[in-house]
Parts: sequence; structure tokens; C-alpha cells
Amino acid sequence: MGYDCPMARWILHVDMDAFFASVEQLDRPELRGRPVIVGGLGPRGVVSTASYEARAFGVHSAMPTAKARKLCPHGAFLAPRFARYEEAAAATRAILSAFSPVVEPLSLDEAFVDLTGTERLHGPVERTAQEIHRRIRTETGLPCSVGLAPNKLLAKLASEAAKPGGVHIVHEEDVDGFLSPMPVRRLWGVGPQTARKLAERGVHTVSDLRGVDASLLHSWFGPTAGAQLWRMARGLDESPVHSVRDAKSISQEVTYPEDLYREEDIARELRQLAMAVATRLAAEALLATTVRIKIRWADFTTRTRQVRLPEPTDHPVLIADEAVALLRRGEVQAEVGVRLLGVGLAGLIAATFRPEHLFVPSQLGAALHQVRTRHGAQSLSLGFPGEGHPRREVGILDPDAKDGVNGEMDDRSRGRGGRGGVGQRDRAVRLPDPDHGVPSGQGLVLLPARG
DNA sequence: TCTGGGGTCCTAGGACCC
DNA sequence: TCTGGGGTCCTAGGACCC
Repeated sequence: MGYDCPMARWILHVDMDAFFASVEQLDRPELRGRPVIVGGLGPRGVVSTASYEARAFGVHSAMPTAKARKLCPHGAFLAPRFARYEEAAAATRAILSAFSPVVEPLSLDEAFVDLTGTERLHGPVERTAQEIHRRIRTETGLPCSVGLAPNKLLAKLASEAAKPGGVHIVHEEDVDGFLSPMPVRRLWGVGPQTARKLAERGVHTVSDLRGVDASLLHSWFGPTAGAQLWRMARGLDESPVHSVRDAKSISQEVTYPEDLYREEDIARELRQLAMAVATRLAAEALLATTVRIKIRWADFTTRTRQVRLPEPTDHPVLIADEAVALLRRGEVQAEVGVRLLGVGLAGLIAATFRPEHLFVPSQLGAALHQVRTRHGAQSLSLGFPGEGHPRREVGILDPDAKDGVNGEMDDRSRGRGGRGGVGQRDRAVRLPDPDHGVPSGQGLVLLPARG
């Protein structure tokens, strides 16, 4: 074991073929052999995944669904069913875990597996790659491609070379021949901008890239990206397979079917998003220290604003208030229209221990979570006092209430048979008079489901 | 045919402190 | 009174990935 001779690794990359579309074809046999397009079906939707049959018509992911419909009018256009895809992804991960403890999911449909040192248990890695491929096919019923190589960079490129439905193995001695003719665009991290800059300088293939001095790459792309390009051109990549990676941020955003113009509407939608993302935060037992909003105007210019909080929180009201404060911090150019809104949380820490003064907010979050758990995620939406929805109010959560949960139904709701179901008898606490305003940040208006 | 939603990582500039 | 750098934190934006 010399210092200059690190142990050779074997990294496997699995990539499910046309994942969402394949799951739909698996579940609905009548779709097999037909073009299937999974994506947003609204006026501003884009394609998530196109089956290979649909790709033959020129349909591909990230394409506006409207265009896909023109190219492939007889295709089956389906909205994504993420819960189902998550289930299929879990089944795949379980198979991978049978071969190595070191599995790194990259997304629902991709994962790295470190097979280094598994030979004694599972035999030669080449055979293991074939076996993994076979088991995923037969046990999930879904097609996939598998790449096996000495590092992550090459493994990912290998699975791409294996598509569709194959296994491709790159041995150390094959690296040059495998890599050299590839367009630089295929390298991880080389997107349209970097590829354009390289092309302008006469660099098109990995072989071309290898001919460029490290110092030149440094001057073109900076130290980090420059060094990364230099190493990738040679097939070098020491990055480990991470089996556990903590989330750095969570966010939720929506592109509206029609642009928003009224600041009141924009603020209301932001609060909805803040509530949703705060609920996810609490479900993950995390606290956030940074709140971020994102606004995409109708002309597609996109702005983000963020603020660092004095202390970590998962309080939906606090987060919503910060989001709206960020909105109002700049001018709201109403004439342009807002196409997309987003709320993001970062600076995440585990909520294992929290200072005493954070208990009340967390109880509020827990209360909301509890109501939604009991009555369904769609059973309640959230509004704030004085924002123009008095007829639909069914109760007010009072964050200062000792019990956390509270909100006996008001008379109107009770009179209608208590359809809101907010105030569970055993947890009911006095409800403030709904006609009394509650200062922003001090109360929430619970709204029964629409319709 | 106007262009989703979930993320990660990097850079650059200003504030602030030593 | 005028002059440094270095380090860190924060914010905004952009490139990229699936």
C-alpha cells in the first residue's frame, strides 16, 4: 500500500430509463408501446419524462407540454404521480442496498453504489453489475441502465452509454478511448454556458479539453471550475459515494396559470407557500435560519431576496411574515405581473434541542400538522386576519394558548354541522371573537377546504 | 411553443472586525 | 489622519443537475 497508490475503486451508477413514463406503462399495460408523456398538463406545463416511443416524435423533457402535444397529438399525456414513483424508487434502492451499504441516491431515478471490496461477498464486480441490472428489471418490472467504472464521473457516463436498457463497463485501461471522443457537454457540470465558452475557444471534445493548459482553464473559468475541468478531461474523480447527505435547503414554488397583479394576491400566495414549506420543515424535524423568496415576473426576469433570522425557527407564522416582509422590501411592479412565486428555507438544523422560547411556535406548528394529519393535507388552508376571507373562517389558532391546539369552531361553522372539524373537543380552547382583529403574526385564520 | 419544480454549488461584493 | 490587509458573515445571482 504505497501513498501514491490509492485503492482502486469500483463505482456503479444506475439510471432508470424514462422513469416516470416507464412506471405508467408498467401500471397501465394499454400504454405499453405507445408514446407516453408525463409532465405538467396546464397551460404552462413542461414535460418531465417522455417514453422512448414519444422521443421518436421529438418530444423530450423540459419541453413545453403544448409543443409536445403538437409533435405527438396521439400521445398519452399524464400528470406525474410522485408517490408512486417514490415507491418504485424505494424498491430499486432496496435492491442496491443488498449489494453494498454505500448507496447514494441522486434523484428518484438515479443512484451511485460503491462496490469497492464487495468481490469476496458477491463475486466479480462485472458480474454484480449484471446481476443488479437483472434484478431491477425482474423485481420492479422497470427498465434501467447500469454503468460500472473506477469513479463516479466515469460510472455516470458509462450508464449513459449503456442506454437504453444495457450495462456498460469502463475499465481503467479503456478510459482514454471511452472519454476522448465525447463532446465536453457530456461532462458533469458542463452546461450550455460552459460548452459555449469552450466552443468559442475551439474546444469541442474531451480530447480537445485535455490539450488545454491548467493555467488557461484557470483563467477562463476560475480556480474551482478550471481545476475540475482539467481533472475531468483525464477521467479523474476522487469524490466519494455519500450514503447520507443532509438537505441544505427546502423550498416550494408555483408557476401560476395566469399572472398575478394584485399585491394582496401575491402576499396571500406567498403565505400559502410559506405555510406549506414550514409544514415540511416541521415534518422533517428541522429548524431554519434563513427565509428566501423567489419572484419570477411575466418577462421571466427572476429575483430572490433572503434574510437571516435572529434564531432558528419552524414557526409558520414567523416564516410567512418574513416572506411577506421580503416581498414588501422592494418595489412591487404591479404592471408586469408575477408568473412564479417561491418560498425557500435554508440554514437548516435538527430540531432535537431548542431553546425554551421556541416551544410556543413549535406547538403551533405541531397543532397545524395534527389537524392536517387527522383531516387530510387538503382539509385546511391558511389565511391571516384581515385579508378578505371572513366568510370562510372557521377558527383562529392562538399561538399563546397553553394547549397549542385550540380553536373551537365558531358559531357559523357549528351551525352548518361542524364540517370544518377544526376544534377537536378534547383539545378545544377558547376561540377569540373572529370579528376582533388579531395582529399579524399573532394569529392564523383557518380556512376549510375549497369547494 | 414561451420556458416546471426540486435541489446543489460557486462567485462576487459589501459590511464588519481585528 | 490616512493607510493596510485578512477573515467571516450575509446577500444576490447564476450555472448546473434531474
